[in-house]
Amino acid sequence: MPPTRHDRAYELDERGSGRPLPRSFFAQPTLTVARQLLGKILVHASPDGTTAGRIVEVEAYRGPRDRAAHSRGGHRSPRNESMYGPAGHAYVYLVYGLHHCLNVVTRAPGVPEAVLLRALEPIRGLSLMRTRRGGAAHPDWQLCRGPGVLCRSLGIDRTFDGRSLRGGRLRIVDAPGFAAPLIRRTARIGVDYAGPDAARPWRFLVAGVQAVSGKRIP
DNA sequence: GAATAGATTGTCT
DNA sequence: GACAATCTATTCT
Repeated sequence: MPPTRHDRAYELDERGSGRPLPRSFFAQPTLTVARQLLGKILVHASPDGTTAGRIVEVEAYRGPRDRAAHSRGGHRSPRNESMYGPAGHAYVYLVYGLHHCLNVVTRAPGVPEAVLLRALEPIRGLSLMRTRRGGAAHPDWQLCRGPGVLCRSLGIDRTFDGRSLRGGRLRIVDAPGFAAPLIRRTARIGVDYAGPDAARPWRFLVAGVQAVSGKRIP
C-alpha cells in the first residue's frame, strides 16, 4: 500500500515506527496526560499488518476518590491490577461481556489512575480495520469511533493488559498536538451510576473532527 | 435524527 | 443473580 499524506505528516514508517514518549509524559497528573494524548498516535504492528490512528477523544479516570473509576474506593482485583502498575502501561478490560476498552495508566505505581482512549482518526491499515470489523463498508471516520470499536479495528484484546505502550507491538508514538482552542471538555459517557462524579468534565475531544463518539462538535 | 432493546460474559455481592 | 467506562439494529418521528 502506498504511503498516505497522513503517514508522512506523522512520520510513520512502513512498520508504523515513530518517537516513543518518555515515561515522564505518562507520569504527569491524569488530566494533563489526557489532554496531551490528543494528537498522539496509537500503533499496533500485528502479524496481520499495521494499523494506526490519531487520538481524538479520551476520558480521565482519577483513582479511589473518583466514583466512576474501576479503582473507586481503592478497589483492587485481578481485573484492574494494571491500574496500579507503572505509567505508560496498558489497562485493557472487557465491558458488557462484549467489547474491549484500552486505557493508558498514569502517575506513580500504586496510584490507580488512567486515561481511556475513546476514538481515533484512522491513518494506517484501514482495509485491515474493515476486515476486523467484519468486512462491512464502513466510512473511514467510523472505523475507530468509540472505545470498543477502536479496540476491534486495531485488534486489541486483554493479551495487552499490563504491557508497556512505549515499545513492543502496541505503542503510542509522538506527534503534533492540537491547538488549545480546538480542545473541548464534557462530562464522561456511560457513567451515570457515579453520582456527583458523573458530571465532572473529564472527557476531552477535538472540535471539527468527525471520528469522535457521540455528537460531534463543529 | 432520536429513542429503545438486545447481545453476552467476567466480575463481584 | 445483578450489573457493566458499549455497539448495533430497529423503530419510531
